[in-house]
Amino acid sequence: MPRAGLDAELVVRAAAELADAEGLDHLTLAALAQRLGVRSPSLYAHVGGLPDLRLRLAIDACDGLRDAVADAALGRTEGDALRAVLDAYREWARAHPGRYATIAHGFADHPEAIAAAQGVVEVLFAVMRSYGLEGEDSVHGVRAVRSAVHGFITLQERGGFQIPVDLEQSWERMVEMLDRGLRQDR
Amino acid sequence: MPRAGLDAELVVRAAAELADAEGLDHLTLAALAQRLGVRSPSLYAHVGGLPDLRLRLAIDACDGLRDAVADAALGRTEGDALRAVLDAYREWARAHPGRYATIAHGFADHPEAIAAAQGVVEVLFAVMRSYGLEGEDSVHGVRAVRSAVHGFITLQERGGFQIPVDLEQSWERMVEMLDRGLRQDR
DNA sequence: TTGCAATACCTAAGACTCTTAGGTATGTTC
DNA sequence: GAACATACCTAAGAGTCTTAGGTATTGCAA
Repeated sequence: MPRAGLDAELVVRAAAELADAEGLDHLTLAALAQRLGVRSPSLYAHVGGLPDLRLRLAIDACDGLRDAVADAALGRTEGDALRAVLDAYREWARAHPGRYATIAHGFADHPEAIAAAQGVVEVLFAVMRSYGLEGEDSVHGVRAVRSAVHGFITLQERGGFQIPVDLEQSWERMVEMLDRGLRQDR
Repeated sequence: MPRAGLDAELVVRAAAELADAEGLDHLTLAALAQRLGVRSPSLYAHVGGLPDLRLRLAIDACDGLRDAVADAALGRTEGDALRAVLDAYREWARAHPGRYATIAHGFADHPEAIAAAQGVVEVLFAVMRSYGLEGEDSVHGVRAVRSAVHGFITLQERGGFQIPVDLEQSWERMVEMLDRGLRQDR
């Protein structure tokens, strides 16, 4: 029988695709192994088990999200930067629901995961600086922005917005509200 | 052997306490049965299984949260109402993390769960009316408020705010930002 | 009080998880 | 070509939820 030729990176990538396609709940070692053409115990040669796999997935997801928002922030300032970054954030989460769910799950005790999440936050701090916000003001600003965006995304994703009013308009108005709020805070 | 004397309400209440104490992840029929002094198959006489239990828990949680925020809204308007309602929202979630997680999990397909969640939303609409917001404006306002609050709560709960800057101040400033935003929207 | 009906609870068993232990065979390196 | 590293395997155990079917308790009715 030929080998599948797996390594940790390949396993994590397949897990990411499976989670995005089927939902994080359906990411099981059994399903992942079947997708990769091996038996589930074989995966333990590459990852430390399901918790370790989800941790790696979360780190990978943070890196992907950071790349997306950092790219959007390039060459922009203030409201322009905020809009571009938040749109990119939301679009990335929409395109990668399983990965995004691993971020939202949280690994507040794991240094590497904290560092990966910090990568996203640093882009937001750059946006705050372009507003002229520094020190604690910028921390409050980042927290408000993250809360609003993360809340909107998760509420939308789980079907929390039921009233038939255009969601895109709600999103735009929320981003505008954040923009005005940040201007007034400085 | 004497009977435990369970019924559906008692089972759901015990499940809520278990979820709040140990986390929603640790709410298993096995653990719940042990807590109640019965074997896990016995629970099927009272609830339809684990998914049904979580659904009932979510509905129960929405009702509890709605009571808390409705109470806070009584006799208040505008910023006064907003602050009281959002503080009560956050406090309820902090006191009942397991129950709150069941809400956040989402049951967008189940009519009864949607109706229960709507109860909370209606309190927010009352607050919007006190700001003078009607129609689509009020929908956008409710969505922005829910997003910010839900995002803040979940980010805090999972340890997403790592920078050593006072969280309470961040919360207050976010609520103030929402207040200013709603004033300017009308 | 006695008998019957409802049902609360049980054990047994199956299908599904993750995970560990230990064996086999493939690929690589000397 | 031989030895070694390791990718993958099977087997097995401890969990999970869930269904099927049996027992015994409870409450109601005669």
